[in-house]
Amino acid sequence: MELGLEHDTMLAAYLLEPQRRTYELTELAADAGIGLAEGAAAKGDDKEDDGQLSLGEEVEAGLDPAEEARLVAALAEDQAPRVIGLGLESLMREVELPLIAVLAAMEREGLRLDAKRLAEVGAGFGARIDQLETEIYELAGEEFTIGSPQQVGRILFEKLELSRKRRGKTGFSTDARVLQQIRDEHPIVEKIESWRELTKLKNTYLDSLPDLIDPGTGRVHTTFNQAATTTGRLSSTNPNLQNIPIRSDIGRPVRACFVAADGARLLSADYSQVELRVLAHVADEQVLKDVFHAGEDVHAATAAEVFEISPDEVDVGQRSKAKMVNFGIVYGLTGFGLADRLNIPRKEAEEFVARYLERFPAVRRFREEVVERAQEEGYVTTLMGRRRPIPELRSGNPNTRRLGERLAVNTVIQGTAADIIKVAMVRCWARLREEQMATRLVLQIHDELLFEGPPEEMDAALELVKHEMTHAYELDPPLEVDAGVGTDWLGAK
DNA sequence: CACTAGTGCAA
DNA sequence: TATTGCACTAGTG
Repeated sequence: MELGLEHDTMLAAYLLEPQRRTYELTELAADAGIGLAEGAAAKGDDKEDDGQLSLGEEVEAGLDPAEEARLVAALAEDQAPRVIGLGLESLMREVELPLIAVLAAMEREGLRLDAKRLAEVGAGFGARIDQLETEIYELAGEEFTIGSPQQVGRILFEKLELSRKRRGKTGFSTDARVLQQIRDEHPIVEKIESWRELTKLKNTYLDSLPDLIDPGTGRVHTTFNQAATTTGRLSSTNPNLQNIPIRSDIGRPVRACFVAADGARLLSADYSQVELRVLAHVADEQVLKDVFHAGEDVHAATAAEVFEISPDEVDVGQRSKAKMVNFGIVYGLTGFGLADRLNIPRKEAEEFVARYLERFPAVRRFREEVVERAQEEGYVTTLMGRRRPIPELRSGNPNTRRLGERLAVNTVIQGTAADIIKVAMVRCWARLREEQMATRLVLQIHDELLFEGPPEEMDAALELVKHEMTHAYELDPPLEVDAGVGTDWLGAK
């Protein structure tokens, strides 16, 4: 979190143009019609390391502080009326600006990593990886670089002549879905799958995270980027703590390495089905609302609707398909995409989608209305007024236009969920402070907040957090929050 | 060292 | 031909 005078200006620019990832000083100044571009360029002509200097780097490159202050003030003068004119003032003043202090505090707080446990898990993975390598070379009849998709493709598709599925720019794909499809054709495939999973986890997490432990605090301190995404979500870097494994049995031990300080506890609180609740709300879909009001399992209920059976007749396969459909709806699915993921004929998948839209007619209307509006206005907005321009809808390329349709629908849902949790963060943080509690917010993972604090505070903290998150925004159906406490991140969930 | 492609982790 | 990110490795220039 680079704090400083420039941060508000950067945020304003981000709200005005969420498409643009970096706000290079001269570009901003030029947009604002401020004639400082030559001055800045003249002073800051050191070789850029990434081709696009950030404001902070530009200052380091030689802009003097007084000049920077004048520039930022001039930019603010330009941006403030634009922010207000676009109806973004309350989002700016009540959400994004207050969030800055919260994010800074979270980064400063950091999170403890159990380096010993990390090393133990890593050693176990390393032994298994060595064993798999030997077996893979044996089955291949030669040694090759297993980490090279190109060489894996050569072995599988040329030497062993296994079925070729999708192709990419350079050759046939060897990704996880392809390997899963040809698993039964040769014993080497399963071993490559395992090798990939283990090396992924070892390289990305087990071997890298220890280097990022701050020797001063003994904890890892991520950087949250408040202006990185097109939808309003946060992002996390160096390390990215928003993609720590949890889904697979192999990955879960990695998450267990994130622990509370000695004698402390972690509290994890996550929104239950927040995006589908947002969808039910914004689409005003009564059937979906009823499901949430009744506290039913939304995927099972969707399966019952789509397959026209009673909820207690839904089997695990049907529920899993309905779950894919629900995810897909949020992403703007097509019959083709669903067929690809469910591995079923396109016709059948299209029937699924059609059946879903019949059963949830307001969802269909919502999708149509959002797209229509986006075509007319050129942008979409979230519940709190955040906007994203959708230039893709004006493209001459039909594929790009269809992409625009999906972006329009998804941005309203994903962006609204992002608005909501940002409000919850600001409120949780303020309440914990008001109550003079020792519990601290340490991470945000899109629909989850992770806190750390003394065990004796956990009951109160859990109630406080649940309340603030649930009431961050009044939806119909209401928001629901699941929460748990543990000594490590896995155990808290 | 910078860059792209492929891959895969999360929500 | 389902959304948003970040980061790793191999390969190339």
